[in-house]
Amino acid sequence: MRSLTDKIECYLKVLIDRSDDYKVEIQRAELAETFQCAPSQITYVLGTRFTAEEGFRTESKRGGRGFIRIQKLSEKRLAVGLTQEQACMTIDDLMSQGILTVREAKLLINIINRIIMNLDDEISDYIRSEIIEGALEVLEG
Amino acid sequence: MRSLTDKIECYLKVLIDRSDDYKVEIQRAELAETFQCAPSQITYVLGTRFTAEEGFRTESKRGGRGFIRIQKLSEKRLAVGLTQEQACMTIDDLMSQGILTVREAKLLINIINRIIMNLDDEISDYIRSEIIEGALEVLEG
DNA sequence: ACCTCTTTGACTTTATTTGACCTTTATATT
DNA sequence: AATATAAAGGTCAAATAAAGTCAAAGAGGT
Repeated sequence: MRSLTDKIECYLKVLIDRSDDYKVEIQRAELAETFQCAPSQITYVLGTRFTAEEGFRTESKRGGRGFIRIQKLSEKRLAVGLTQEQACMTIDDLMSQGILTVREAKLLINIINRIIMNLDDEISDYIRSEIIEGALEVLEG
Repeated sequence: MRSLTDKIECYLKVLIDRSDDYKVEIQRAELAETFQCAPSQITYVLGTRFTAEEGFRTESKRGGRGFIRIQKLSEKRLAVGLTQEQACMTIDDLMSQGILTVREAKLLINIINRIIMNLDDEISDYIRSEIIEGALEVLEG
């Protein structure tokens, strides 16, 4: 395990996984004490590892009896995978932004439309997201 | 006389071969120290010897506790569809013939290398052939 | 001599960690 | 009831620690 941030992330995720309701509630100062770090470190971990994008929701309250509650949203919402329509829309966007040429966009859309035809949904959703990410990696890197 | 680049390449490939998961993780500055060279030399080695085209994938993280991870992708052969190697060779050919631009070729190769990783052989061989055919359909049509 | 591949280093970008200061809330005191 | 105090969590910027970029200089082969 690498950084302190990674350790705290891992610790919290274990707690969440062990809970029955996908939630965990902590006290910032106390957790900071456990890991011998600044309280703002905890805030940092939340801000980088438990974002909405990653499928988490956090609530907190200040003052006496304050707390931080982290909730993991259901897997459905963080499913990696794009439907055919989503994938095509993404490609269109990339083209509008000038990241993809028209020809490249056509090429990717054609690939995507071919792939949808012969596989079941789960796999083709996955493949589509890999195609988009694979393309972006080249184009933006 | 082999170059430093060759030595570093060899060193990393030995590490990967000895690993059980076809991966190795290094710290750029540390490896540079080991070989008494500039850190950017390591970046150069990765860029010339551990490319997607050669069947490797690299990930990295900057900042505190940063790292570089290199993974060798598997290349397995199957009767139906295209192996990773065959697919990459085909793309290279298309590029030589001026049918694909360099950028398009890179894009496709990256997609192919991504897809190989998480699926079983039969499916990924199939997908590869669909990608090539899908691309050709647009480019030649 | 020329061309290609290597090697370097100055500069850039990104990630983590900390601490000083700020805001909010509950509770105790007047 | 109004106010003061203590007990939380929040913000933000600086310090530090990596890796990435890119152009220029160097080396080897033809």
